[in-house]
Amino acid sequence: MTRPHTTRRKRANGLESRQRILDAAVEIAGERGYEGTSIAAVSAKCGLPASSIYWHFKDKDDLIAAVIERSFDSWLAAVELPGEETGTSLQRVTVMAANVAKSLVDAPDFLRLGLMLALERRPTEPRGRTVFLQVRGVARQKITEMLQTLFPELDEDGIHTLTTYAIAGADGLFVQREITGDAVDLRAMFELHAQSVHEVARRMAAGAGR
Amino acid sequence: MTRPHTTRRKRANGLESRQRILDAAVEIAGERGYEGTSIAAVSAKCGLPASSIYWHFKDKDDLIAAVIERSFDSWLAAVELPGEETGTSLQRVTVMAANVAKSLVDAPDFLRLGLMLALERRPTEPRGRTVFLQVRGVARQKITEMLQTLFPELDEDGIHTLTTYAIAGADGLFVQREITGDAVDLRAMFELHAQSVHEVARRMAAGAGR
DNA sequence: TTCCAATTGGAGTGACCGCTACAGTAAGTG
DNA sequence: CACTTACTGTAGCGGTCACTCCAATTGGAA
Repeated sequence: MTRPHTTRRKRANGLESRQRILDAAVEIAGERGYEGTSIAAVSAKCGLPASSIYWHFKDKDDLIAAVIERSFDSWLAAVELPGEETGTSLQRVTVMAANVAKSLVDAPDFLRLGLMLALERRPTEPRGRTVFLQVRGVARQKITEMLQTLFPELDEDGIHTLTTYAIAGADGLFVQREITGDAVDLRAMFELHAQSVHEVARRMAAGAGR
Repeated sequence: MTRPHTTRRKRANGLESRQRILDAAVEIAGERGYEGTSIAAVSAKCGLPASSIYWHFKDKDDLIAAVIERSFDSWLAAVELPGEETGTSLQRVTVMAANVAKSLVDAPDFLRLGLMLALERRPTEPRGRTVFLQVRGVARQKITEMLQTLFPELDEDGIHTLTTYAIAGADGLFVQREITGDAVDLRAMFELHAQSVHEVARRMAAGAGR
């Protein structure tokens, strides 16, 4: 009794259904935003009835928040942040930019949906927006730490400004690509941006040092 | 007998009501996006019944498109594009960036709503999105022309890349400010971006010349 | 004064919304 | 075997959606 490996095989379909619901939801929400994502549409796309969706998720807000969380995880996995490799600071910034560019091409849903939620300002903020801002804060923190190790001569304010500028460029280039499609070579533009960020850091350091 | 000044005073309220409807709509649409903008909410905010809205506008799509058009006009007016003043290319880029930053602080509705529409990808594209992409194209053309006069040594591809990068930075910085509020000093960041764009142009020219 | 066109007000329309109630089914557990 | 747990399927609830119909109202023209 009480088998050592109480695997508790959850009646096969449970987890798979949850994934199917999230797959459908991320697709629809990434196309149509929060209000545009109807439970009926998600239900039709994943083939499960509305009651199943509400068994797996408390309400629509909960569903969207789960979508954000999962797509952030898969995006983070796609970034493949580089290890402690050596090289010039420019090289390391460029490598990181290339990774981010690749991840945004491979998994654009996270940022597209996230930006749509972030731009909205409804009176009662949906949980999905809060979750997005949180995970975005996590990503920002990682960038800040990297820039601190790369440019130790900069003070806190400088690092803050540099981080903001780096993220803004990434967001903006992503938006450009979402609007104009493949006409934008995201990797080339991100390489350009990496050079810019590096140059800004150099200028800042020179200005502060004099 | 056919008064010389046949001003045809359109029964007073006509045009004013139209403006009131647009005022209400731009506010709600800027907060909640396309799907989130309900006619009932617009009606409540402007104090006119739904039937009046439908007398002035064909349907919801038409209303949103009109909102985009009008807010683009007021944004363009806020940009106050500088004349043929002289100065170094860096100075002129910086002045332009400052103007755009100011206009985005003063009239953020245009870009906020526009970006929300642009990021959405519903099967049948709303006219508002098309209108936004059109007027955005107009703005892009102006930037291209300015950069061409400032950096005549760059070829078409270089100008294209430079324009894309300049716009991306502006979009990204705007998004940052919308997300984090006044914590972002938009004017300072735009000045930084102007320097970056100028530096990129210099690097491009040097690279092409060798 | 009569008439017309420009608006407004209000009352609805059917379709869709998020969400729920509840019975049914199938697998593991005693 | 009965019993519990983990879902699925159907039907439908009240509310809101975009949108329409049509009877007022109101100012200007004839």
